[in-house]
Amino acid sequence: MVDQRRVFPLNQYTAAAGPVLYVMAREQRVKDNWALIAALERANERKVPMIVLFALAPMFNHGSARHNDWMVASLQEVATDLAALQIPFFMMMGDWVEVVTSFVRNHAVGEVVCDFNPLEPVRTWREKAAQSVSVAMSMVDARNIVPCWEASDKAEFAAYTFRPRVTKKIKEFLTSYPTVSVPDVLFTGEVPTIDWEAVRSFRKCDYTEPVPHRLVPGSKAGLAVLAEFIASRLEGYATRRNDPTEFGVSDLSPYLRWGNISATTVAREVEAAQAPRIDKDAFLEELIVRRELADNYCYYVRNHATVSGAHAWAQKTIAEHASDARQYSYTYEEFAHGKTHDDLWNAAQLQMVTEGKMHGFLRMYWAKKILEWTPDAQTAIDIALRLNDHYQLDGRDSNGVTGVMWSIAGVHDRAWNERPIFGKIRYMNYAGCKRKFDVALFVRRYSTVSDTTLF
DNA sequence: ATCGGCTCGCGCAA
DNA sequence: TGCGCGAAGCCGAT
Repeated sequence: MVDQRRVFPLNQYTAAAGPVLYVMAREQRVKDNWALIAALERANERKVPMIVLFALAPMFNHGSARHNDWMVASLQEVATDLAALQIPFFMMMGDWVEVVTSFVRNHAVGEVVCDFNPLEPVRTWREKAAQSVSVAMSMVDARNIVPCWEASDKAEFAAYTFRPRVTKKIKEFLTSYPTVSVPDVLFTGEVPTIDWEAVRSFRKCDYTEPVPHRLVPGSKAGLAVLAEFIASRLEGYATRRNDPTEFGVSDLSPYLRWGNISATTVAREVEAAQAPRIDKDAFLEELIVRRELADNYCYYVRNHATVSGAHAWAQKTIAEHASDARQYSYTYEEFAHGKTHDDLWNAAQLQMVTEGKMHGFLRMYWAKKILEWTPDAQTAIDIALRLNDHYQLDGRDSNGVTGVMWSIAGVHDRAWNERPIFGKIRYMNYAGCKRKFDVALFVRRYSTVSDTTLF
């Protein structure tokens, strides 16, 4: 049974007689998905069929070919897994609100369930659709272990104010998932065969750019990465994760980003594993507190990608240093191609371009240098997010937004001592990186990446 | 190698 | 009202 605190009503209508529709968006998985489970429970209760719809809108934000490929592969697996449960899967392309609204009308849907996403444009689409249909529509937080609106009812000041709230409720929500079985009442209408080539070519993106191959998309692959992480990298995670020259990270962020795997599943398996407490705690802190804090920020601060979303002290210090002289200034293209004067920065950028994933520690250094080498903080946020959202497989999600805002605008951070350009925003530099890891070794790994083969 | 100061404000103890 | 301490640091003193 789905905890009803996970379910958030989006309009005041009541459920009508027709089938229950789950509009899948952020959570691209069949296993361990509370939104899908909620829809199925309601269908079985009311003795009506259940339908899953994916409304594919034209490419938005700064998405790229690598995102398109990951998404299509994920959805093909979803189609297979739904077929095994005899649940119909509709794949429709066009304007999101129009597709959902007309689908509800054409199939005489009695109730709509969505999954939760705090980001634009999906958020506004969801709100518009809820007003356009005339049946009950709700969203289910199938992403966060503690539902976003249950963890806190406001934008949290920092991790230390958010942590106790999550800790207090984690036991109630870190529960096991029921096994999903074939619905009581089967859908008897017509379900069009999905033309996957048409799906793949619907979103316009540049396929001359490289598509990283190291990670395999989808739920099965994600669970395999999880098993491998627990078996070979969880022990020692606390000390190795911040060294970019080591392979000490989980590699799970793209799978969590696309909803291929559930954070609850990950947390339960890590908790059950045989590994030192210090390593489990370090991983769970990132998986739960910091990841869910990112959704908290994006959900409660609607202008989350602008300087106006930052703390008052941060806005003040950014304004005071707006006209500080910048020693270096680069364009988006110079950043994208890794053409700065800083070999570590360039190597981090090329890691992101070639592998679709920049090491977590370097993401902070990388973003802070963009603040240092652009005319103003808002330009830095725009460029950092555009690069993040184009090249990172886990881009276009709340973690990327919050990470960039932490680095450039002090979101969830404290004030530090005054210096040029940064003001009181925490500063990071090359010397600090050299103190922590072998910078030269990291730089050497990406020194052979050729510009002509990449762009 | 290690320590304290930098600097702001939340949240809790009192 | 006072006080401890924080999303992963830097820097200079010892």
